[in-house]
Amino acid sequence: MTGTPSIVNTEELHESPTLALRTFDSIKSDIINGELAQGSKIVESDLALKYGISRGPLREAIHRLERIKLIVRIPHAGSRVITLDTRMMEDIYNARESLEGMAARLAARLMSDAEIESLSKLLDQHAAAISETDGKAYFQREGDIDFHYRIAVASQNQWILEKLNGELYQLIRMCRHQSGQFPSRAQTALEQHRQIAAAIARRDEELAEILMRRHISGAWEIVKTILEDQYD
Amino acid sequence: MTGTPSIVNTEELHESPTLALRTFDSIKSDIINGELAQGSKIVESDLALKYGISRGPLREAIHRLERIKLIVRIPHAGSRVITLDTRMMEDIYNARESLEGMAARLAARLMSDAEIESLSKLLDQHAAAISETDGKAYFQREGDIDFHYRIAVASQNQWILEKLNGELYQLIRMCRHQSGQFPSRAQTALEQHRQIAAAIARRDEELAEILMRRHISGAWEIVKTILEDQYD
DNA sequence: ATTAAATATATTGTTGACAATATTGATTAA
DNA sequence: TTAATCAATATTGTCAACAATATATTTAAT
Repeated sequence: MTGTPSIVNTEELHESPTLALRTFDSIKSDIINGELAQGSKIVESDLALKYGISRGPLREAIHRLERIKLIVRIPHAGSRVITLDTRMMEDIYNARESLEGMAARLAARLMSDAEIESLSKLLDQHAAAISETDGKAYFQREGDIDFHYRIAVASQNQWILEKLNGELYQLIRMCRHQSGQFPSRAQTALEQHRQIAAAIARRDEELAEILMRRHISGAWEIVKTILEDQYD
Repeated sequence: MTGTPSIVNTEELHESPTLALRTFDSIKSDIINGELAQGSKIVESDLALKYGISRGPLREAIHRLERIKLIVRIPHAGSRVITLDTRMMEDIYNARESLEGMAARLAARLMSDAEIESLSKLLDQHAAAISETDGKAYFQREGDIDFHYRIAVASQNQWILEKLNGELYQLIRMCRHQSGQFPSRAQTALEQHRQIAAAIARRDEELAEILMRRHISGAWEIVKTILEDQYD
């Protein structure tokens, strides 16, 4: 249980110092959890009332949500909650594949021995969690994100980390939530994670990148069929 | 001259319908051109006065600039123009390498024959421009960006296109401007562009990606030495 | 003289009112 | 009945004043 803590909702840990940021977090959760339905219209005065603030900071919150693609905005015409579709998710997964591939490469180059050790321990925990709570897909999924987040941090590339953690993972969480949990795949994923970690430990940049990309494009294949069944 | 037009300053072409967006464009230019110095403090009331608007829309403009990393912002403490350093540019180029590599792969898969033809014509123009205006580094550089922009568009990946065009290219332009033009390298770059275009025409996704990544990491090696001479 | 506390100033965060634009519904002409 | 025009309404954009927070300055104590 030591080492880097889980980063589920890192953003909400220390109360934001500003109304706009707190409201941003609230609305973000509400969108990801589906309490604000996909495609629904956002009316500033209504939301301001609902969250008990004035339109100023609410506007800032909306802009931030637009930034991470949870809301679509058109000047003078208002904003709507995003509508996830297969095409957009494909974009997300392709971007993720290339970015995380690079992150894995950089991690293999830059990760300290202590970090590598800690990463290995994390995977042991996951293995334990899988055999115990066989079926608790939620924890497995957040465990999965933990692994990927560690790689992103270890890459020491701020830009990539920010895009993955601030944007892409949010959209994937939302998609997962609204598609009623993807099938577990926990065992397969864990094995792949172990291989990636091993490549990093060997400082094999090339292999780490390839395995990470294969891991993600494999995940996409699964998600894709689910989405196609759902929407088409 | 037909086909996709040059996209230098696309954003400014049709006057934005809102004060905030117009001001965003103005400040963006001023930062990229160095009229607002790196690291300088941004005081909202001062800038509002300077650009002749109130603090409301100015604030929105600042948030947008924060979004594309031209401004750094700390709650309650204000904002400053970003300070480019070698480390940040390395992050940018690494992200760019992976994203554009993926874009080239997707382009090889999705580009229409007409687009491929048009891309080839673009490179002919560049060849002509190089032999004529041998030394006019500015046009060569914008030509370079044109090429990369076309690949990004052809990838049909909105997320990648947006990040490249809206964020990474801006920072690279700024870096280039403030480093007093990088050495031309025009001939080498053109040859590499031709190889990439050829791979795309052959629908060789693998090769297109590899060549694009090599092209960009090569560019970074050059930029890196320049920056290190400059800052260290 | 140096540090700490307290005060004053500057700057950002928030609010409610007003202006500009878009959307909706009603009215009229074909 | 349908299409087009106009008025009415709703919604976003902009502004200026006020509140909360941080920064700078002064004062007091050691």
